[in-house]
Amino acid sequence: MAKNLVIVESPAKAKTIEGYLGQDFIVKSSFGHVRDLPKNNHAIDIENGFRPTYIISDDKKRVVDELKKLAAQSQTIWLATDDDREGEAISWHLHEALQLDNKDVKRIVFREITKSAILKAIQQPRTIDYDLVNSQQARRILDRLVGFEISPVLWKKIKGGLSAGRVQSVAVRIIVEREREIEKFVPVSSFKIGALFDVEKGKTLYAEASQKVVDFVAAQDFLEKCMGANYFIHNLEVKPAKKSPAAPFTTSTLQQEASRKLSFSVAQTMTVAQKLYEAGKITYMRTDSTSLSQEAIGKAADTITKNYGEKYVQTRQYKTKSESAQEAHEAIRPTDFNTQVASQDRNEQRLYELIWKRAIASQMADAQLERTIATIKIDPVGYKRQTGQDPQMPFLVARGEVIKFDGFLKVYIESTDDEEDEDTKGMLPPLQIGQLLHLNQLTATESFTRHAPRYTEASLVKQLEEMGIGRPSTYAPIISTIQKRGYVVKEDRPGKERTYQILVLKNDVIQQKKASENVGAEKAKLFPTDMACLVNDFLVEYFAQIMDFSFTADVEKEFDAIAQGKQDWSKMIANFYKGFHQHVEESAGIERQQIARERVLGDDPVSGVPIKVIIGRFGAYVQIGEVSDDNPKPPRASLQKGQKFETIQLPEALQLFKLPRNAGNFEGKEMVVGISKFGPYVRHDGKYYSLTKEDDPYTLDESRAISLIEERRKADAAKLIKSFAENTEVQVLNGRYGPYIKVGKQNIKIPKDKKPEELTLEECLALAEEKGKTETTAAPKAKTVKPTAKTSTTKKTKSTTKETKAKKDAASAKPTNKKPKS
DNA sequence: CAGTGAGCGAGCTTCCGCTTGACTT
Repeated sequence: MAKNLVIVESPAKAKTIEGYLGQDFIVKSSFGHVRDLPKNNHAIDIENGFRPTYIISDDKKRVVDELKKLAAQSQTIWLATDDDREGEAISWHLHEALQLDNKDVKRIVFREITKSAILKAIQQPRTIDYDLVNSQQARRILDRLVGFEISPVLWKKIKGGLSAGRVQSVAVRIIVEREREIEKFVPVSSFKIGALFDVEKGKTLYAEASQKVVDFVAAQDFLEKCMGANYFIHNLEVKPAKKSPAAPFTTSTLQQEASRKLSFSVAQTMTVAQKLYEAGKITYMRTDSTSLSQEAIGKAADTITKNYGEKYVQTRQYKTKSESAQEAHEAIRPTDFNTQVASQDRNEQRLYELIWKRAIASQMADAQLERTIATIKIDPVGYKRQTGQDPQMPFLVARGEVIKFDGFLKVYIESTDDEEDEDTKGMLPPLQIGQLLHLNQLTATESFTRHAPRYTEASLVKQLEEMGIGRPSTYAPIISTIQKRGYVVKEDRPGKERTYQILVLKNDVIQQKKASENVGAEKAKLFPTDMACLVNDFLVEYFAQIMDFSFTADVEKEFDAIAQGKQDWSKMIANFYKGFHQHVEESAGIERQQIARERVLGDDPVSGVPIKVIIGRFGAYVQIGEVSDDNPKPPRASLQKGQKFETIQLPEALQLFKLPRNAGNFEGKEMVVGISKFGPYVRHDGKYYSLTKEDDPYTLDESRAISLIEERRKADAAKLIKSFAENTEVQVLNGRYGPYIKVGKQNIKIPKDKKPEELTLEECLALAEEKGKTETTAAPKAKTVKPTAKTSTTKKTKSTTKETKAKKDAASAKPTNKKPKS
C-alpha cells in the first residue's frame, strides 16, 4: 500500500502527476469542491457570526468515501489542490470531510504540471492557509446571501422562478443598457472624400481626406472646387513599425477567438477544449493566466527553430492583464508542440490548431513593417480661374504598409471585434515628392455613424472579465443561466435597407448616384427580454450597490484583505449585510403594482378604447380595452421578435391584431396566415408552411399561399425515395447528408451496405428499433452551433478594393501587454 | 414547434465556483 496520497482537483491532472511520482505515491482527484452550503435557507446562521453549515455534496459522497478509505491507509496526505482561493478552500474542506486531524497532512502547490515543478513542490510543503480559506468562505457566503435574499423578492414582486446574483444580474444589466443605448442612437451622416489616381502602367493610388465633410452641400462644394484641379505629392513619410504577437490563450481569449474564427459558442469551445485536455493534448483550459512554464517556452523555441529558423524565435513571458486573475494554472497551450494533429474530430482539431498557433506565435519574433504615408496636395487651379478665389483645400492621405519581416505573422493573426473600415493598406506604387498625379475619379460617399455593437456570448465574457466579474470556470455557465432564466435571448435579426448618396467627379463632370446598403443585421447576438428590463430596473433602484459595475471589484479588495489576515471575514460580512438586508426589507415592502409592467399606447381608432402593452408570464402582449364583466376576454396579441415593451408604438401594435387571418381556401380547406415565435406561417389542413423572407404575412394572397403549399409538397416529393402503402409512417428519403429512413418523427441513417431503393418495410422498422436501443446508451451529441457573426453592413454598390481578411486582421491586431524576460 | 395571459392557493423556484460524467431527449 502506498505511503503517500496526493489529492488534486482534476482526474486528468491526477493521471499525469502519478506518472511523475514514484511507486510510493498514489494520486487521486476530488473532482472540484466536495462540500458546499446546503440548498436550504438555514445554511448560514446570521445571528451567530454568519456561521456556515457545510454538507458533502450528493455527487461527491462516493468520491469522499473513497478518499477517506485511501487516506486511512496512507501515512502522509498531500493536499495538492489549485494554488488559489477556491483551491485552498477545497484543501480545507477535504481536511474536514476526510477527518484528517490526526494524520500527517501537507499542503503543496504548483502552477504548472511539469515533473520539476511537482518535485519542487514536494520539497516545500506548507500548511493550510486559513486566511485564504476564510476569504473564500466570505466570497461564498456573500454570494449566497445576495442570491437567496434577492431572488425571493423577485418571486413575490415580479414572477416565480426568477433569480438575481452578484454576477448574473450585472451581466444582464450590461446587455439591457447596451440595448437601450442602441434604441436611443440616431445615426449621423457625413461624406467621406476618396480619390483614385492613375499612376504609371495600370497602377493606382487611393487616398482619402483625413476629415469627413458634414453634409451633401459641403460634399458638392468640395467636388466643385476640385474640378480642373491639379494634384501632386506634397510629402512622403516612410517609417519602420513593428507588431508583436498576442499572449497565449486564457479561457476568455480562447472563447473570443474560437467565436470569431471558428464560430463556436462559448459552451462549445469549453466542451471541445475539455476533450483535448482529457486526451492530454492541451494544458488546463480554465485559466486566467497568460504565463508559460520555462520548460514550455524552451520547447516552443525548439519547434520554432526547427520549423521556421532561429531568427523567428523571440521568447517572452506575458504579464496577465486582468487584475482579478489568480493565475493558478499556465496559459492554455499544447502539451507537446511537436504534435500538429491532435484529433480526428474536426472541431477538436480546429480548436487545437488555434491553440497551437497562438502559443507558438507568442514565442516568435515581432513582425517588422514599413509604413508609408503620402500626403497629396490639391491645387484648385480650375476653380481659381473661374471664381478668382483661392480656397484652402485639405490634404489627401494615402497609406501603405509593407511587411519587411513577417515574424510571428507567419503563424498566427489575431482577429478583432471592431470592424471599423480600415484604410486599404497594401504597398504604395513608387512615388516622388512633387510628382503630379492624374485623377481617375474623386468620390464623396455618404456614410453613417454606427451604434455600439450588441454583445455576442464571447464579447460579453470579455466585458465581464475586464470588470473582474466571474471566473474562467463560470463564463460559459453565466451565459447559459441568463438565457435559462428568460433574461436574454440569442437571436438573429434581419437588417434594414438604407439608401446613401455618392457624388462622383470624373472627367470634370460631377454625377450624383444613389445606392443602398443593408444595415443592422445581427447573427447570434444577445438581446434582453422585456422581463430582463423590468427586473433590471427594479434591482438598480433597490439594490444599487449590488448592481454597480464595480461591486465585485470592491468586495474583491476586502476578500484580499481577509486573505492577508488584515480583516476578519465575519465582520466584513456583517458590515455588508447590515445595509444589504435593509434594502431587502424595503424592497419587500413595496406594492406589486408599483413595478411598471403596463404602458398605455393610445386609443383604438375603431372603438376609441385605450390600448396598452403589458408584460405577462410569456413576455409582453398588447390588449385592447380592459378586462371587465362586459368584456371578459379583450383582444390580445403577443409582441413579435424585434418588438419591445418599452418602444412599441400604437401603429405597430394595431398591426398585430391583423393576424392570424384567413388567406383563402385550398382543396376545400381554409388557409390561415399567422406569426408564431418561429416566424410567419400558413396553416392548412393541420400542417404548417413557413413563409419565405420575401413574403409579407400581412399582404400574402391566396395564390401565393397555395404556391407555398405546393412548393413544399414538390420539395418533399423530390426527397422521397420510397414509401409503403401498408405503413404511411415509414418513408425512405433523400436528405442533405444522404438517404435516411423516417419513422414518424424519428430519422434513421441508412447503413452503407444497404441500398435505400431496395429496403423493405420490415428492414426499415428493424433499423428503427435498433437505433432506439443504441440511442439510450450512446453519448450525447454535441449540438450543432450556428455561425456567430457580427453586425453586418454590406454595401451593395460600393466597389472600393477590399484588403484580404488576413491583412485586415493584421492591420488591427492589438499590441499586447508583454513583459521582458527577467 | 406554430400559442399562451382569470383566480384560487399549495408547493416550488434561487446564488457562485470548483470539477466530471450519468442521465434523458
